[in-house]
Amino acid sequence: MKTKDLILIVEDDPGISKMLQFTLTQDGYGCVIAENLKSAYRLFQVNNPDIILLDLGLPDGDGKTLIKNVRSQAMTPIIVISARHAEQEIVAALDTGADDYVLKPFSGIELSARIRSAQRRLLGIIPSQQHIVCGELVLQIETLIVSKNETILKLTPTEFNLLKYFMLHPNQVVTHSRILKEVWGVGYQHEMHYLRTFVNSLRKKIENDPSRPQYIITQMGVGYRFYCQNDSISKE
Amino acid sequence: MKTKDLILIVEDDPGISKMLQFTLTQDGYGCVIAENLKSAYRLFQVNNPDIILLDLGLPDGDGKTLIKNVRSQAMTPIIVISARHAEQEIVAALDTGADDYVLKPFSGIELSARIRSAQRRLLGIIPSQQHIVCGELVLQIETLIVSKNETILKLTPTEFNLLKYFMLHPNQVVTHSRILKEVWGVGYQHEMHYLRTFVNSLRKKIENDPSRPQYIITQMGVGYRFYCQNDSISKE
DNA sequence: ATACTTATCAAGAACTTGTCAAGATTTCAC
DNA sequence: GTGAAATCTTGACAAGTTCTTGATAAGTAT
Repeated sequence: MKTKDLILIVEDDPGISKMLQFTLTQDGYGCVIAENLKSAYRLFQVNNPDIILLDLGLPDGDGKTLIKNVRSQAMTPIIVISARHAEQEIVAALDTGADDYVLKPFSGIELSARIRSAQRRLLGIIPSQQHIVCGELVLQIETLIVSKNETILKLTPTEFNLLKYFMLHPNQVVTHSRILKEVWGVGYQHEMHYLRTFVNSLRKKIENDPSRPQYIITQMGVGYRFYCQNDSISKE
Repeated sequence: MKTKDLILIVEDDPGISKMLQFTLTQDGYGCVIAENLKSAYRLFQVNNPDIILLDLGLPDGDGKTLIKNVRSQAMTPIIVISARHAEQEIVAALDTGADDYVLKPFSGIELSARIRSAQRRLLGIIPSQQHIVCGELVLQIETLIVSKNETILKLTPTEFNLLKYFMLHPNQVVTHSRILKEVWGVGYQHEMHYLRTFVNSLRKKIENDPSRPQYIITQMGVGYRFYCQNDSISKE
């Protein structure tokens, strides 16, 4: 069995919490249910859930207290589910540290999507993709293979690392010293000549016209900018 | 004027986008506005905004395309603002990679709170880009990029420093010697000629009609004044 | 009109970046 | 281990930008 992500449901109405539990179990999550603040906080500490669903109106106090307590020690996504439609309630909950605010009655399907979104953010922070695509260029991180329009390019290790760094920072200006530090290592910040030489040889391999580069663009006095347009707008 | 976080507003209804711009400027953000997908993607690439507000119904296609394109290279928070209440629309947008989905008509105050929530999540994970915004001009401090509308301007280092100084001191008269001291360094206070030459070349690049400048305005006998429309709010 | 300030243009100097190739070092196969 | 091949390092020079400077035109105030 796969390990499931755990969701802490904080809700005093058994009807709703049972319904939530049913839906979320269907979606493949594990659930723990708290019916009041005290038990919610204890379950949070004990179980370290991946996501918290929180109803604000609880018998022993305002749910915002829980938000505050959780935020003081973790970034666990908190999705508030509430019947309180008042604007200042929503704002207060969000500003206390909630990630999202869903109004009752809510759609189970939408809630699932919002849970997925919260999860994705948590994971997506370090996007560990297998390959990076920039225009005609495809770089496979694992296999160290770079291809341009179906043809495999023959890059040396340093060239590959440099290109990888560029492709991981598309459309941003990166300074000479930054590139040198990231690709060659600390202590190489001033070896500009390395960078020039390797940019030169990279251009020869990836650019259509190396004398008029369209990928590696030099930013005079600063560094380089890797231009990348993944344009699917024109199509579909 | 301080540097601001930049918000890209993608919205084809000028009434709504103007309203958003007003609210967000009040809140201390810089804004750029796109009225269609194509321009939105370009502005995203050029300006590296900190947050994207996206209306799904655009003249040249579905906003989800933009979500896809943005997500292929960055984790920039995307808040969808839409009149489409249908559940499957919301789910689709969230699953494509949107961070939040706000229904029209929306409350400005709630939107601000949702923006703050999105920003808070990013804190410490992705260092926020610092921008200075003046009318159509957006200057990115760390990447040394200046853009006007959708195009990146090609400025030399000295031109950039001069423009940065101007944009950091908008709507105030700065004397020749002051600019020279700040931009070129102590000892250059009397090199008026430098200043004239560089103001000249800057005007050629940033002004719509360099012979009738609207940004860099000469203050006879004193110095220059950099005119900036949307600076009425934030003071240092 | 005159004196003064500001704008424009262009050419050479100074600096930054690009190119190429030879020597040094590492890697890999045998 | 040894030698061949590939890769990295280094230097010299070319090409390209940007800065500095001077000359001249345009604009303003008295």
